[in-house]
Amino acid sequence: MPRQSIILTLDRIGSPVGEVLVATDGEGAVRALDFHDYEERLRRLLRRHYGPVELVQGRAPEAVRTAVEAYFGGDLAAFDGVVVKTGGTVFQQAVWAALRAIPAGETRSYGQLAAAIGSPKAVRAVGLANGSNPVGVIVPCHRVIGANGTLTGYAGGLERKRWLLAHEAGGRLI
Amino acid sequence: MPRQSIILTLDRIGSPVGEVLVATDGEGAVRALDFHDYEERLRRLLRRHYGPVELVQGRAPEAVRTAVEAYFGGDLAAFDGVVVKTGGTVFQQAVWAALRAIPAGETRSYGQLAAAIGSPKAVRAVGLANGSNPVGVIVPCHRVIGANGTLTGYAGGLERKRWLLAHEAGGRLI
DNA sequence: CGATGTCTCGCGGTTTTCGGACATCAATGA
DNA sequence: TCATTGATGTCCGAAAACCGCGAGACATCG
Repeated sequence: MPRQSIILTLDRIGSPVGEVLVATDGEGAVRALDFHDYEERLRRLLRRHYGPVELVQGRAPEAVRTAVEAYFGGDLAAFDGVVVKTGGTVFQQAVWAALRAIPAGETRSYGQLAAAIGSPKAVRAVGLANGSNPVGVIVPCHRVIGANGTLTGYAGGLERKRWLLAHEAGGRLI
Repeated sequence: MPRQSIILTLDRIGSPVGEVLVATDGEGAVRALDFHDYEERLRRLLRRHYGPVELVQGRAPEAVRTAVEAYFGGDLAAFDGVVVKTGGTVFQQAVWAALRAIPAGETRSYGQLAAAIGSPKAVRAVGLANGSNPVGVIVPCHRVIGANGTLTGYAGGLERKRWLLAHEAGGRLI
């Protein structure tokens, strides 16, 4: 069911774990964020939620660029003011909202997250929703780990998940 | 994939074969036309092609209203200048375009139509596409009949198909 | 013989249905 | 200790069903 395609700006920002792709809309809200080697995935997720998407290379709003650089530089609260906007089902929206409520430096298990949104048994569903989060890092899906402490999975690669958690732990062991 | 719903204006115009429903968009193009007793079908087809649709009661552009009244009054060329806009697959678009090329007063068989769009064997598929034409009467799906001359089917009811063809034959037998 | 009718089968898009797969986890039973 | 199972939301691909047909094979009937 084709509707006219939505147009987003795609910017690239350097980071210690590789270049980061950021897609922002006309109002400066972040619609997607992923690592450079997963550009295909980023496009797919956008298409899934919005239909045909046109990504034009360009510069994200300074506020967004600054926040990304600050975060990777160590300012873990840098994303607090950044506006993200997503499509997705009601369930997914709930999961992603719950993710943003996890403070940097802490983690939750998939079960805890499921309980937090009122569906304590929808544990695997939370995993799925997590995995189809279009806005990586800012919506911190990397802060969700297995009940027994293993990292389980991460769309950007477990290496990066480990790095992000260590970065947020600020030297403390995780 | 929920996008914000498209908004169309729904008007009702009297005709000798019952009230006619016309959905037009903001630019005055006709997006759907059907008979009053098939409103459900009209909504379904719109939804299929555009996703969620909001129909607000209102007046269609005068040009459209005039054309509809003129056609039923006997001016068979009244629709020539009317702009229609449809969704649908490539195949459906091809079929619907071919339909508009059939002059009033003439008919084609499903096979002829299939041949006209270059898929001589897609005969039943043409029937299907015909049956899911959202813009009745203006896109004259009623001008397609069986190879042996029988009327076969019509979404608005065979009675109306018969009436329309007689109307267009202008007194000649059909 | 010809006109007519009924049946059967193949045709080709589109829509629907269905069955997995999954970034889990707690409880069960061997 | 370890494999199994059930609960849950979503996506995706494959397969099946659906038809506004049409041509050909036969039967029937004056």
